[in-house]
Amino acid sequence: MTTTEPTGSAPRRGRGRPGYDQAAILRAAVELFNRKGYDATSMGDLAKELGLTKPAIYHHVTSKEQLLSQALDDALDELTAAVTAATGDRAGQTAYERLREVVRRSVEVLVAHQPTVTLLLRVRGNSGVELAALERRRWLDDRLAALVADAVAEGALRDTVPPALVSRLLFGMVNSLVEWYSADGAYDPAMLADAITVIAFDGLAKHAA
Amino acid sequence: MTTTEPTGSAPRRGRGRPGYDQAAILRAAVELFNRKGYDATSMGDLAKELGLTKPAIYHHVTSKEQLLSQALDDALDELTAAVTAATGDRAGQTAYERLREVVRRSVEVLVAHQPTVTLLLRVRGNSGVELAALERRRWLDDRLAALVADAVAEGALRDTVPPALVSRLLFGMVNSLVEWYSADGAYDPAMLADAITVIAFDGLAKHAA
DNA sequence: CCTACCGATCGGTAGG
DNA sequence: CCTACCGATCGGTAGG
Repeated sequence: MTTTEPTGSAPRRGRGRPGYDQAAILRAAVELFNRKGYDATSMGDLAKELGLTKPAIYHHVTSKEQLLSQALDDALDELTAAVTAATGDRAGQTAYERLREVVRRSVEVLVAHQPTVTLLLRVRGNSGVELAALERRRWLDDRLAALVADAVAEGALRDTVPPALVSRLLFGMVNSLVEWYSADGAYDPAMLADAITVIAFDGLAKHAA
Repeated sequence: MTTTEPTGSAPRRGRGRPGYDQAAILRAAVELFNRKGYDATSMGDLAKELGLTKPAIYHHVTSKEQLLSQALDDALDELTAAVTAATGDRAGQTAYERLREVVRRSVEVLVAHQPTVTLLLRVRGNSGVELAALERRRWLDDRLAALVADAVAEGALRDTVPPALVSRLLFGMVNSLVEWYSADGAYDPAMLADAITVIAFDGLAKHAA
């Protein structure tokens, strides 16, 4: 960012060229990919959305798949940072504490990077780019499953449900955020993380104290 | 079904025509739609998968969208039956009991109709068929949210988390099943429903008794 | 005339 | 950043 251009996704009003940069085109592309699906979105759709012609898009971007790749990298980089930050061996922290922290950090990433994470969670493996993203996702899932298994072994979590199943259901709940969360909604990230950890770890039911 | 044909999706071996029926083609189509995405699946892909030519498909099916429509109807009919069966006014049942039952029934439907429910959960609203399916889904979500609100009002569920949020997270966890469940896996439906209700209602953490 | 298909190609549109 | 296009493939249908 060396220019004084506005960083918002909307073109400047009035005279002159809209002046999109690569980041603004990527944001618009991700929004369309999520709304219509990647395959159902044509580069013509993207051009119309931006008020450009199709060839004009290719002035900023080399391919449709490059847009997908950059979006998936954004999500994966953020999620990897969240997981490694929370799962690193930190003196005096139990696996249970680290698990609660990785849930909280994951929620924060889902909220802050909702568009790209949404796209990531819908990847089917239809291309090399998608298969590479799925591989990075699997690495994250394995880390999370290992952390849950540690927390069970530690005696912090109930052992009546298989750890692998717990991990899938817990992060299934976390990931479901992307289906309905919108930044302009009433929920703030800290409150969401609290709600999820309360439901998952303490349960919904009021128990006779 | 008035013939003695096998009802499996595989064509007969040996001489003669494969003899697919509409149901077998639908099953194969749904499997492909889930594996590659609806838009990324061509009728040529489906034909290849079945060992037929593309025109042969159209002998049994009027359009690609009809296949989608029938698959979504299957999922929606089953989910509607599960929700109405569990939410109907039944003497002596609390909202909390009905909520636990609708979770259990939903899990059973997800497991028994995993392919069509998976497809339903990925619909984006790209066509009239998809918009109609989203409307039926919204009706179901509203019923579930109302049931959660009733259970909170009843005093059975903790009121520190907004009911609308509880509903989304609870069924977000339930729905996440479709992402990884496979019928040949180690989990049986009753065990899955138990695991989900235990996690959601009683919590993962071992509390000091 | 039926069911169950095939080889070839239609009019349009995709990404580039 | 536009006009003018390409190789290919899309969903769907013709005659036999």
